Amino acid sequence: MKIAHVVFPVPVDSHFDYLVPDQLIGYVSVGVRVEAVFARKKTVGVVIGLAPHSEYQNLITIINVLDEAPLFTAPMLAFARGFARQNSCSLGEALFLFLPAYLRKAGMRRKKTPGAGSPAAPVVLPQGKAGMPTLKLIFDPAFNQRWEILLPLMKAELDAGRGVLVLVPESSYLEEVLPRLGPLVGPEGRVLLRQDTEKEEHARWSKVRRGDVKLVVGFLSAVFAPVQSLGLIVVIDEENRHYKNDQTPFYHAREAAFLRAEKEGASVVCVSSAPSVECWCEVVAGRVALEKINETLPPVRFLDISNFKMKKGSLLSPGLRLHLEKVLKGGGKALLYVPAAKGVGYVLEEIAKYMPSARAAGYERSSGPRPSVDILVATQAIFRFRGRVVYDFAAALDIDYEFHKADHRAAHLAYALVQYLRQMAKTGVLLQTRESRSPQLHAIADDGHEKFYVQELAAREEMGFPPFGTLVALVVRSGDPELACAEAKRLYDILAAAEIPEVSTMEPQQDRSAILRGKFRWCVMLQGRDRAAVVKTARDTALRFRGKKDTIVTVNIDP
DNA sequence: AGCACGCCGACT
DNA sequence: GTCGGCGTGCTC
Repeated sequence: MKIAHVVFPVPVDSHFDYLVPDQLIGYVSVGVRVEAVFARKKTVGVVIGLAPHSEYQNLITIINVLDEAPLFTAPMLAFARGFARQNSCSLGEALFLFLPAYLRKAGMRRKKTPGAGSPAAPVVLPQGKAGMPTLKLIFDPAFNQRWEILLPLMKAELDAGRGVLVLVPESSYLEEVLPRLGPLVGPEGRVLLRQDTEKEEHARWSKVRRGDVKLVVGFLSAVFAPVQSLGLIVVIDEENRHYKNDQTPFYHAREAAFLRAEKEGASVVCVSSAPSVECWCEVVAGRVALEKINETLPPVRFLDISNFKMKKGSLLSPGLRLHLEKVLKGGGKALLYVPAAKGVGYVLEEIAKYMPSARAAGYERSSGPRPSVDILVATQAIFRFRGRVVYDFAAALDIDYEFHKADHRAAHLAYALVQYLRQMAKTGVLLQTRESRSPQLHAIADDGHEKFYVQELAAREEMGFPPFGTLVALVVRSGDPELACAEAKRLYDILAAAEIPEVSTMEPQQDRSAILRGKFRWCVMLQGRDRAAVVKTARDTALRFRGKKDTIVTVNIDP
């Protein structure tokens, strides 16, 4: 085979042909990295095929082979192909995404020792009986029984000689997850994949690829870890937004996990206390099996504040004060949840004014959950203590705010918030609202849970929102808030004028992260049932849009 | 993605 | 008459 098909980390769908020089024949095999001149530059590429002939003339020669053995197994190559299609990137981009940064450059070179042809990757045959791969969602409303189910599943795979991959959303989960895994394998038997220095990342990656460890823990990009004879991928708290990559390619680790499992014949177990609507949709469609743990959560009650005369912006109603006083009188502790945008400080001021004898404080990362205070006022960040810290009583001070966010997931976010609060409150959760008769609000507090998903799936299907359609955000960034807004409006006008039939355009709105690193962000959302059409419209528009001086437009798929 | 080629407007 | 804007197209 004189011709190698090579892909490079560029957004080009096709491969490029190179001549294999005689002295490299046998070393150039599918899945190795090679060095070759590509677009006038010495570039690292990956061989994806070999052929006797090429339809191109004037081929040039591969300069060097960088690996002794293929870096990708056949299932991983198949996974990369599917991933590229799923996330509209090229095969080359996908394969380079799978590699640690160290290997994306010429990095490690082939050892000088001439081997007999290309040594094959270590083949580890599973010793145990191969069970049928399954896709499962463990719905664990109260958070505390997931490990009783997970650990035996993981142990069975490890005992059978297969690898296990555990995905966690972010580092705060490690405190909880890593000790749980202790009994499964010794500290030598597992590895935490994370990026720090390129060398260390590469060292850990190599350890996994050699099969030295069978249990891998990591964040979203760990879904690409080269685990040998992969048997199971566990996705902890699959609803967590950190599983979504926030730059190109905008993949979702859960979706990537399902795809990889399909190619590798592995199982996937998602675990969640508030399953994403996307995952639930798979359950309803019968593609994912549901295992619900029946646990009773403390009750949710509504405190309708529409009849209280409250100062504008006040979050501490007389009704809530009564509840708090009762809890405090009984020696209990309370957790008050406030949206970050509303400000913890303001609530603390109100408490100081109306309940001067109460010991109240705000949650800060440095202080932890502060067991010595009676009333803890906190934002999202407190939920890292879910399952470990319990208060007597919890309240969401402005559930209406959560519910009415300009975000197609607002209802799920509110639902998840209530679930998390119930996990952290012994006697009950109170939701301060002006809409206590809203059936949507009642659905998120319902014990049956199905009610919420039935409503939400119907709503999303009707609107053509994910998982029934695609949303794309065109984000306009600028140092000047007025300019960002004006340019977003201009972008909207262009799209509205274009009148693309399969794609609808929503009015400009402030982006979820409205201010980031001194840049103001406005976005125009595109929505449509035909994913390809929406993505193409967004990409083309962003490419053609000429932003004023200091504005940048980026495309975020399924933000 | 880069990067060169290439064709129009502002300058010594 | 040249510098430089970024639209278009290619990379084996």
